[in-house]
Amino acid sequence: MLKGHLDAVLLATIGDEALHGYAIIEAIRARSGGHFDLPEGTIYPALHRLELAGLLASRWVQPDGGRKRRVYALTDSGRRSLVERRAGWRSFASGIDLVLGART
Amino acid sequence: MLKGHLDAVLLATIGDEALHGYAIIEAIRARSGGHFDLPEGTIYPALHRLELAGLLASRWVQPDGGRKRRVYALTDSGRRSLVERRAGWRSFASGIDLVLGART
DNA sequence: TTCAACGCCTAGTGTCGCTAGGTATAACTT
DNA sequence: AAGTTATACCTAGCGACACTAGGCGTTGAA
Repeated sequence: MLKGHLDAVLLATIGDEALHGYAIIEAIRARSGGHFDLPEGTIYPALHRLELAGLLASRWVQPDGGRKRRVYALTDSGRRSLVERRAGWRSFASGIDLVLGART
Repeated sequence: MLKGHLDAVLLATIGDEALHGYAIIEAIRARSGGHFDLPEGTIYPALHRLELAGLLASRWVQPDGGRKRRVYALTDSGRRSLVERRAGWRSFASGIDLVLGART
């Protein structure tokens, strides 16, 4: 469970790469050092929601081998949102750190 | 919103002090540097839940001046749970940090 | 040819904490 | 004396979030 930080994780993972859903799951697993292994039922609806909100744009791609993929990229709005959400996470995490006792 | 970390925050705030609900709200506000200002509707049900789970024990106290208060303290089980939840938070936060880009 | 991996999707559900309300006592103002 | 604010506790109901559990179809390997 990503506890309200799913959108930030998705936006940060896509970054400048333009990934498709399945690859996003793998990228999150890899980048998080195995901490997060999100089910498809989590990410697909989230991608749709972020696209509807104008933070992501998708297009269908037909690779040479393999089946069609829906590929997502950040919009300008998405990039701005990522900056905000990163700051929001830092603020949130520092608040929790203060209460739980700093990372000593 | 504490996004799934409310219990850890409550256990850590109570710590060794034995606080009552209203004081817990103020302590969280103070210790978090103003990040978190939790409504009563959040903490009272949570305290009841944690007591039911055996992590907290409460008793009613009549101070010299003022009205009766219900004071909560950690049980042994609560202390153990706090250790676990602190570790859980550190693990979670490091995972998010990795994905969002480390705190540089 | 059958099985796993790839790849997309959604309805329903459970968890969580907040909203919005209630009750009551004590202290401070006017 | 009366009204207001701060203290102090409580709960029903709701909305946000992401997970479960299912479905569909394609590609490559055993």
